[in-house]
Amino acid sequence: MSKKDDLLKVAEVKVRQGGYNNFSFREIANEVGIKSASVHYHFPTKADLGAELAHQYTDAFLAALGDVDEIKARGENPIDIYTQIFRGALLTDDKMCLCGLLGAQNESLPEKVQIEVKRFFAKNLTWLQAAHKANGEADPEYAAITTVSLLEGAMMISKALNDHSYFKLATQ
Amino acid sequence: MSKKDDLLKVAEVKVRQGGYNNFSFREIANEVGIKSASVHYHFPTKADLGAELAHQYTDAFLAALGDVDEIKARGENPIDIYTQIFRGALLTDDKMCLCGLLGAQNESLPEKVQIEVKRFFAKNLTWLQAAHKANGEADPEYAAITTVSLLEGAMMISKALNDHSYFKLATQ
DNA sequence: AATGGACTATCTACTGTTAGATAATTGCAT
DNA sequence: ATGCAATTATCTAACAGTAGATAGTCCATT
Repeated sequence: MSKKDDLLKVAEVKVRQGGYNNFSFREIANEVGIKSASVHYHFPTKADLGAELAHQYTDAFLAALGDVDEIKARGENPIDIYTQIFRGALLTDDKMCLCGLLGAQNESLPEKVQIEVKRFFAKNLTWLQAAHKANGEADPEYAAITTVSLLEGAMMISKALNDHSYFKLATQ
Repeated sequence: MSKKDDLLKVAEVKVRQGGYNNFSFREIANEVGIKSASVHYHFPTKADLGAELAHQYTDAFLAALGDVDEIKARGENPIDIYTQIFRGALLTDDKMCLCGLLGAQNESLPEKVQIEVKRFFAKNLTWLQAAHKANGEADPEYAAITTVSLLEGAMMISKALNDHSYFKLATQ
């Protein structure tokens, strides 16, 4: 794995712990074994790094979700799949959703990063609307926003109270 | 109003925009017209300021909620009241819930602040459980966590997409 | 006289960023 | 195959700005 990928990996952990200001070029450079100035070779500015981080996170998330039609074709409920991906993100890593945290602090972020965070939620809502429509929901738009809101909110509160059982209870 | 209250007020705005790292003693001192060193007179450390901010926010929030029994006594639904308080926080100030944002970045916060954020959500869940119980809900614990999760999540996503209509749709 | 609330001045540590240099590698034209 | 040029990935050194925090001083009110 390249240094660039290493940098994104260690930055992701820090952002998911404490947001955009929770990592510095020096810190992540130390952790991957290069100098902070060299980080600028891969990412001209911190905003560029943040934007690329959110973009790749979104792509990986969507890839993990898969295709609504395929899920339906094999007789599964896409909303269950969606919930399981969220559950895995919290229980496996014990970390917030990257774009959830960034979304909450949206107002203070560089525009480049804001755009990528918007992309995450826009794509999530589109996927969820298709899923609820495929499930025959009467109001797919309403169902989509409540699904993602409940999951992001339950994640936030489980982190705040440092107890995953709240997430489990909310998604039982 | 005292300088101390002024400091808390301007700090609150900044934290609700971008989290705990989104304000500095220098900034808030400038905004209230004193020097950054003088802020340490009122709050020995930044953690003390953050903790007091979250504590007062929680107290004000609970005061705004009022008493479940009184709400029921005048024939209103306490869950509707709760939802309206959240809606007001977002639509009036165009800002996240202070403890929601702090909760999401919990892992990176000083312990003093973490304790106050936990207090906020513990008190919210207690209030909501009483409210759902008073409403005759079959599973008040489940109803309480889903209520606050949905509202915090919808707030987060409305901020991320910079569009309050998502909050309105989720709470319609 | 004592206290509250501010001040000046300073400290150390860290922030993102830039400049300029270096070595290793790669691609192309001769 | 050799030689030139460009590219990649890193380095050292330094920059100006900001961070939270501390020590000591001043002055008005009590």
